[in-house]
Parts: sequence; structure tokens; C-alpha cells
Amino acid sequence: MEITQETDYAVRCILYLSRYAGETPIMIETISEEMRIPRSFLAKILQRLAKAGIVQSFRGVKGGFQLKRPPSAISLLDVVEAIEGPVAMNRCTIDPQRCDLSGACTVHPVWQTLQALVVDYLGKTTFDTMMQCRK
Amino acid sequence: MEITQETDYAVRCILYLSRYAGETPIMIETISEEMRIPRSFLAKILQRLAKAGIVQSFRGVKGGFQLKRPPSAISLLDVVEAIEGPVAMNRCTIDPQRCDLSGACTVHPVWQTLQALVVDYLGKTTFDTMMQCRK
DNA sequence: CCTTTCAGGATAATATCAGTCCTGTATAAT
DNA sequence: ATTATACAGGACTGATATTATCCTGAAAGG
Repeated sequence: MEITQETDYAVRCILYLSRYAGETPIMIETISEEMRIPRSFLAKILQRLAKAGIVQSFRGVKGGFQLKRPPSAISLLDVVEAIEGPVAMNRCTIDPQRCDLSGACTVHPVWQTLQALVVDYLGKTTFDTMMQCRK
Repeated sequence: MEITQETDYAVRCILYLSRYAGETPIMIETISEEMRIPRSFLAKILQRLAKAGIVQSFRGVKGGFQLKRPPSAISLLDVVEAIEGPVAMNRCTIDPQRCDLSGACTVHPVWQTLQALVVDYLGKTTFDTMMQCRK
């Protein structure tokens, strides 16, 4: 039921980049030190965030990472899903085939409703509202 | 972000026992076969549910398990927490010391609100409303 | 062309998950 | 009392996920 450490790092990372939105790229090294995230692990995380189109990378001298969209256009859901894949409460809400007992299941809609609740809340929580955070 | 297989089994198990609330105890063997849950794993799960006061065990011939309360008094939250411990979205919402960056964090309250949302929903969803389920 | 910085794959330690197995203990029936 | 039955509880195991690290390669800029 918990997000992983990796997701928590990703959120911190985007939070940090939000402070410098519209400025020059920030190096992995800097984010790592400021946000207390292991350097090489952060590199992996930023790759995922780049593939998800949340950040953009620049190589070479003066390289680093920038947000690809303004903080107001990035939700917690975007970041969580970039790292963990689709949010699901139970196996069966993402892959109906994992429901191995036949017939209509009244627990299934309960998980789906909960999932919708979570997705909705994470989706409407954006990084501009969290920017004053120093975590 | 997902519940574990064990929790899913536990929910199915309580769902099955709900059908026979107020009747004679049901053997592990029977629940296992009817609900397609590995027998010895189910034994472990029922031990946890018993310790949490959700089911009651009876030994010897004619032994087995019964709900300790009516299905209307057992919530999904009760079962989830019996298996997984307290529901938390992030490490820091259950143990503030895991928040290794100093100062006020504006992401923290977001996880807490989400957690409260989930706990509230799971808490008000009881097994009497899910009993017609055949999962 | 050479330094810097990211890209991406291989590797590894540890934890958690999912489950089995065996011995022991309580209970009911004989 | 004895015995068969059914749960109690701990030890153990294999697979997978988590949480990283390290190394080689590629792009970009001076």
C-alpha cells in the first residue's frame, strides 16, 4: 500500500527542480546532494522521468535536467506513475485475468472505487502547490 | 501501492466466512478449496486474523473458524490492517523519523490526506455489503 | 579533440513476498 | 485414558522486488 523509496526520491527531485523551473539545467550531482538522494540511483530515476516526458536532459558542460512543463502542469500522479506504472490497489483492477475465481465479485468494484479515489487525488495535486516544501 | 496477495486471500477468506456467520466452524481445508487459497498459507493468514480478533478458532473434531463479529461489524480496513499493519502511503506518514530532510515538508500533508481518504473508505466498507460476492 | 555530463546495461546485497513443512497442543468422541 | 482430528506456531525456502553501485559509451560544448 506504500509508495517505494524510489518514488519518494522522484517526488523530492521534481520538487527541487520546480524551484528552478525556467532556469538553467541542474546537474544530477547537485540534486543528489541537496535532496540527499544516492547519486547513481538518482541518475536512474531521472532517466525514467525523462522517458515519461516530465523532465528533459542536457548533456555535456552546463548540462543537467530541467522540468519539461511548468510545476502547475505536473501532478503527483504523473511522477508516481512514471516510476511505479499505473496506480492499482489490487492485481485484478489492472488485469482482470488475475481474478481467478469466476463470477461477479463485489469486492472488485470496491478496489476500483478506491483506486479512482486515489488517482483523482494524486492527479489534482500539482507541484506548484507543493513548491514551498523544503523536503 | 498494491495490497499483497496475502491480503487478497484474507479478504476472500472473510468473505467466505461471512456466508456462514452464526453457523458451525468451517475448516481451513474447506475454505482453502472453495476459495482457491493454498492450504498452509491460509493457515498462517487465519492465525493473523484470529490474533486481530476478527475470527475465532476451534480445535479438534468439528473445529475450524468462525467470524467473531457479524459481517456488518468487520470492515475491509480491519482485514487489511490485520495482515499488512497500519495503512500508510509513505514511510514518513507512519514514522516521522523517516523524513530525513529537515524543516516543514508540504508533500507530507499530501500523503497524510491521501492516507486519511483511503482509511476512511476502507473503514466504512463492511463485509455485509460485499456478501453476495462469489470471489 | 578533450572534458564534461547524461545514457544505459550489468551486477549485487538485502528485504519482502508467497508459500511449505514439521512438531506440538487442545478438543471431542470412543 | 486414548486416539483421531484440527489448529498453533516456528523454521525454512525459492522467487521476486527493492535499492542501490559501477562501468562503458555517447553527445555537447569549448
